[in-house]
Amino acid sequence: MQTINIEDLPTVYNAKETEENIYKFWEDNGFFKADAKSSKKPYSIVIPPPNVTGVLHMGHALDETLQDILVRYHRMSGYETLWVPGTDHAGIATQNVVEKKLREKGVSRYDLGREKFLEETWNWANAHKSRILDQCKRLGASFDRSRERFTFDKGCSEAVKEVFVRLYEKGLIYKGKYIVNWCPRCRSAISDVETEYATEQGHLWEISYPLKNEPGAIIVATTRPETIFGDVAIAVHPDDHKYSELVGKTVIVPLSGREIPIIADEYVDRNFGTGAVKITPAHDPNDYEVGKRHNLKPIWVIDEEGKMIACGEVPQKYHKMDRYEARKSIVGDLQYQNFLLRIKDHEHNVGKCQRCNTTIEPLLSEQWFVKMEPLAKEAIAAVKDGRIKFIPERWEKNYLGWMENIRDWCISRQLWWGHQIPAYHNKKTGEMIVAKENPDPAVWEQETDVLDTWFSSGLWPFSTMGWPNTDSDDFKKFYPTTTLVTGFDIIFFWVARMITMGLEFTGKAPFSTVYIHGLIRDEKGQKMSKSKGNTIDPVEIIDKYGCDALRFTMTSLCTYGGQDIKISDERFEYGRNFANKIWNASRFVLMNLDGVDNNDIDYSKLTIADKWILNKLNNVAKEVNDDIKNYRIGETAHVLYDFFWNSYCDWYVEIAKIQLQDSDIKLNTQRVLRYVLDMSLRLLHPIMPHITEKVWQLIPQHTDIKAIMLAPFPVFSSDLVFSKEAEEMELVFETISSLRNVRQSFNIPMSLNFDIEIHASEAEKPIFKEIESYVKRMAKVENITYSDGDVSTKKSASAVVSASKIIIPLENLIDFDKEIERQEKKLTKLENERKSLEGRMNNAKFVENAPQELVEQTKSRISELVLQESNIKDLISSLKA
RNA sequence: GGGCGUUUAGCUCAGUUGGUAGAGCGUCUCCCUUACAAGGAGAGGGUCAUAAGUUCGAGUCUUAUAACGCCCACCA
Repeated sequence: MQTINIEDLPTVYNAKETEENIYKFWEDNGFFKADAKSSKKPYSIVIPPPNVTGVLHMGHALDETLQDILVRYHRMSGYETLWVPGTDHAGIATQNVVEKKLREKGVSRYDLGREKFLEETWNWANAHKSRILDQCKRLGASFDRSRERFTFDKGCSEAVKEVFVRLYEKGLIYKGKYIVNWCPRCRSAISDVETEYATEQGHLWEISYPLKNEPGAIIVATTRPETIFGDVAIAVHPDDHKYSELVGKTVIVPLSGREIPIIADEYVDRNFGTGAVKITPAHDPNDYEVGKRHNLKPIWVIDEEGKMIACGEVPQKYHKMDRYEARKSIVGDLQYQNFLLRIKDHEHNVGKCQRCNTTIEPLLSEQWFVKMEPLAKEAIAAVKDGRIKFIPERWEKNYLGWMENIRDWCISRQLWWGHQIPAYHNKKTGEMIVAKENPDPAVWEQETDVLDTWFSSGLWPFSTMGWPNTDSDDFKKFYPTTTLVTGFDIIFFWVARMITMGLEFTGKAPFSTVYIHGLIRDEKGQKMSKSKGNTIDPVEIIDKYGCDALRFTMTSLCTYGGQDIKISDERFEYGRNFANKIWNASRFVLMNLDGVDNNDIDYSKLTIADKWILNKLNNVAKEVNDDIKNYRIGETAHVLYDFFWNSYCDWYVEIAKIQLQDSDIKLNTQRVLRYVLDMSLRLLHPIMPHITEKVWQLIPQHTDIKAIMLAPFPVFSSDLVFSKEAEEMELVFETISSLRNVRQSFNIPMSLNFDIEIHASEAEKPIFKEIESYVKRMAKVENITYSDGDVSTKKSASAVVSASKIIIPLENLIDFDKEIERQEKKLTKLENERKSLEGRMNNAKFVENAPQELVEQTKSRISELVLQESNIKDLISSLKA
């Protein structure tokens, strides 16, 4: 990179300009490309593929940021790191979007026909495929675009066919007639997990079914009167005495005149409604089971569009009527003919299509299923024996609960956009075969249904690695992947399926850790959605605050427990301000480096402050490594923020300003400044990649490393432990803070430098001497004198610091009453602390049971307090004298 | 009906082997001190939802209760 005049760097960090250039620099140099032939240990992540039609939202921003942090961390830590990007063809979602576009032109998919429609959808998908991944670039995502995949691309399609055929041959895929969740709007079956339940205010209609050939009737309660023409029986509980006489008799279905039996079945709850249920096997899953038990033939009365079927069982006037219209009409007719006895308000759960929120119609139809139970066994074992670990752990329970009660997975969809099921029907005989390819298109035609989009997503960790070719370099090097990062909302949809499929087809868990983060919500805690209008566009946030600001803020809000994250626009000021702080601290260092291009610190010349900051940095490096390894990413952000701002900027940089004046230690101070900045940038790089790279490139470098993103990540070093000095520096902080407090308390202007007199304890005296220059400059002290004699505080303010006393003679500026009050307040505080500690020490059980270390610590703290208290008392009595 | 999560400073939230509470924002005071006003310095602010229990010691562990939220479950 070209040399820049430091003085020309703006005082406000320009995120936008920096980020574009830096990302281009990385990409142009191919730094994101993984090498499958490398001898380094692998670390791999596959992206949860965003919907191809999707636009980047905050959820992606968080998900991608966390992945990028892990990827960048491991890359810097010496792993051969691969992050596979890609998109999902998102069957229903994409088809919906394209259909909507067509509808605006007044065209339906049926007008176009399957082939044309697919062409149209492919065009749409291709046009939008790169959009969302391009947006991920704005997030700084360091994924390997040369390995970009699509769940509907050739390789994934091959994997899908292979898996389907093998499962079929193993008897784990079957086709049959079952009640499924049917979306009348999508005109397709959907799976159980794609059905969401919502509580709705409905009615319970009590309908009278007259007995055949005798007076009397049985009263049935139903929430769905429109299915009345599909009734095949009335069921009561076998032990229900109220109805025992009626079992076996025949009743007449109102409005239709059809005769149906009264049967007894334990499914019926005697206490609900009237205790008698109408049985409609074609349109209710429970009724279907009852019907099967009693050999009752289902009658279809609602079609796949949710309209009444024009069949013989349904009276003509209702034919093709929408289900809700039919409900109204039928209720009216029942009432008119005196069959309707009562209407009660009734709250119940109604299934909704996850994609379009249309009320689900349970419908008996022929579909393809995956038999899950045999697959679930290993998927349960893999989590139980620790081959796969969930973070946070509690999601394991959630996953296991679902797996242990697994139900077969309806995988066929009556859509056009998706992997067409590799089954072929003989045009003449109707015979069906399952095969990867059509043996003879003249004879066989392919099944029209396509597969659930999650079927192909479930293969993602290995289909992206070249499977079924298990000899491919990527598969050998990078499968199984290391970590999966995603939200809890798709554990069942996606994570569970990847685990079952991965284990079944590769014999290995597809990843060893599932890192589950919270969901992004708006400031009120509501889910963000377009319809609510409460979304925040990450691209807008990036434009306004910068990508690193977005990443840092979001990261800092991640908790170990994976709580949901509430955000609002203003919260990103936090990250922006921090980025600006980094920028300006870096400017200061750069301005004072005089071209020093290395970190060759002379250990013999280190000052107490140098040792303190190096010691602290070392501890931070240790903690950051531990935190990232343990997925405590929010903690990482906090630790680094605190270190960089509160230790490096607020104290060390200020002290360095003093040390830079001293020609003896100037060079060494420059090296320490440079070293700590360099390492801080590396530690921050996974979270804030752009600014750290930018600044790192500006630092004079004597190294072969081309970028900070390729520089070794700092680790703990035993050479940099300086516990004694770290402890001693506390005296600096305490002294300066106390003096500043005095200054503030008595409104002493900053322009006035005052003198101080230190009554130092024997042990602390040399330390005070060593830190004199710091105190002078940072607390604005003119002269420091030492005194061993009696304290005379008359007309002075004072401070008790550690075991020593500091006198500030400022007779004209001090309000003595106020000073006494100030000291007494502090005294009370110390006394309270001491009393509470003494209470503990007086408790024999404490001394007996508490760790020895703590007891010792308590003891020494008490004597410290005793000394400080006596020092303060001296000061007070002297003031009062 | 089960399961899970949350309840800590005015606001938003941290706080994992139990050792006596922290941050950011906001508030008050002072300061444009030659990296930074997106800044610096100082201050104030909490019986950690409630109750009981275990313990020398509980925000942290146990049990119960309340409120809010989420997930799962076939009650017509």
